[in-house]
Amino acid sequence: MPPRTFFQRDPESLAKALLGQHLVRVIANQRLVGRIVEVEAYLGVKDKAAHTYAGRRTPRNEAIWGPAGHAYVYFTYGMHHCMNVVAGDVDVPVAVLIRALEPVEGLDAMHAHRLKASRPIDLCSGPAKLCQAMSIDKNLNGADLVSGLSLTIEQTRARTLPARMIATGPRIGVDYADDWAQKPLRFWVKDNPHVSR
DNA sequence: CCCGTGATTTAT
DNA sequence: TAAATCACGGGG
Repeated sequence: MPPRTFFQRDPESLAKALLGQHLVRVIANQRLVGRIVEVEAYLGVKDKAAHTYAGRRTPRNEAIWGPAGHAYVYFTYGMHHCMNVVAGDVDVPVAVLIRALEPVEGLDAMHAHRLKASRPIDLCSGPAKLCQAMSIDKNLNGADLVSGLSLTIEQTRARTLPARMIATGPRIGVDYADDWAQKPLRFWVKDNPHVSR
């Protein structure tokens, strides 16, 4: 498990560092594990696509303003949850959205959580899909990924992915954000079939 | 392409 | 209080 200092950096750097690491969810002594293959960086008060744009601080997004290495889980569209990893320093509201995982452990349980998905490739290939597969909801909003037990990050043996294996492009679903919509703040593992869309 | 779905935010 | 919005997913 990485120390808190791993998370305490700018969100673009953390986004790339999270690729290849494992997101681990423990439920009733069972491990659900996914390799992080797609992420997006959200750059805080200046970022028109971010929930904290222009210094917005509300009950929902409070976790982003806190210390790095915690989860920010929010509910949207009346039915979906999405999970972020908080980056940066306290009072600097930056974070990384987890957009896709490659299932590694606990595939049966993930399937049970996602009845609509038939193939492994449909289990975690989207930010709300992976939350459903790993049973991540608002109960885990604010959870500490460094010291916690039920939701953590584990560093894989490879540690950091070489830059040549990382692809970059615009973030998804932020068309409302004008000039910020096109900035290359989405990162994924090149040629990995488990990324979204 | 379109629409479900309701918490959360923002405007009156 | 009321209206608008939405870092999505599934089905044509």
